[in-house]
Amino acid sequence: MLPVIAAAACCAPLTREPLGQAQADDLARSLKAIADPARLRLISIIAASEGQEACVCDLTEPLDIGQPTVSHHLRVLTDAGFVTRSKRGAWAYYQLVPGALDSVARLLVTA
Amino acid sequence: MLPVIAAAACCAPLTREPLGQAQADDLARSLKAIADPARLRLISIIAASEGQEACVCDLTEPLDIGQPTVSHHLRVLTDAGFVTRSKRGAWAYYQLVPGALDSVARLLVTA
DNA sequence: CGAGTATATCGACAGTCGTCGATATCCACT
DNA sequence: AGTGGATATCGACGACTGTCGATATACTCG
Repeated sequence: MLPVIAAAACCAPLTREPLGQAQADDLARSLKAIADPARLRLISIIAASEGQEACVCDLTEPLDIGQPTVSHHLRVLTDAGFVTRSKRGAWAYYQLVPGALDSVARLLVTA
Repeated sequence: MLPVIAAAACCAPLTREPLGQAQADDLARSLKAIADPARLRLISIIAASEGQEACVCDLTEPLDIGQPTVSHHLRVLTDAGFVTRSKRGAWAYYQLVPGALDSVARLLVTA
């Protein structure tokens, strides 16, 4: 999937001029990726962590959902380009992609 | 449904501190409302119109989807608090709620 | 190597969503 | 009143999504 930053870098705020079909599709895909309570909480926990990076082992418990589900949500966020995964030993760490959320926010703001 | 502005006015950017379940639910609901290509295009057309207001009759044709579907999307946007409806004569006009998109964008931005 | 732990993938299931055709409602005009 | 146009609602259908349990994979430590 096209990462957020590439998808968002292209165009002016959507309140400026009518969006084309392709641009609308791209932005919708990015928004869908974060339009879920569990994923928003994952993002916020990761963002508030040291170096904006968190171990999966610290993400499973506070959300009160199963481990496979957490893994699924992290995959959606990764595919959309909001976080990146890096495995160190037995543990997996997810880190926020700098500017990813901002590039989406920039498109929404009323110019 | 709780309108965007009320839902978003409450809290700090989600990259600052972990989101609670209720706040995550609210923000996710607002994001879901705009996480659709057709609705994004509707918003962008309305926003680019005179007075940030557009007649439904001008919204049906450019999107290449049926009239009931357009009506449905406008309802979702209205329920979520992004636009308001006003009927004048036989025509219905939808106007952007000032600051609605911005209040969502503010929550996403990396502080 | 073998046991244990961490994470991802798979398959299934219920619930939600986008779309449509048909129909209802409301308004303007004759 | 009656006709025609504009918009909303209804009911249905297929597609997608979030969740789970079971299982696979990969790594660590004895």
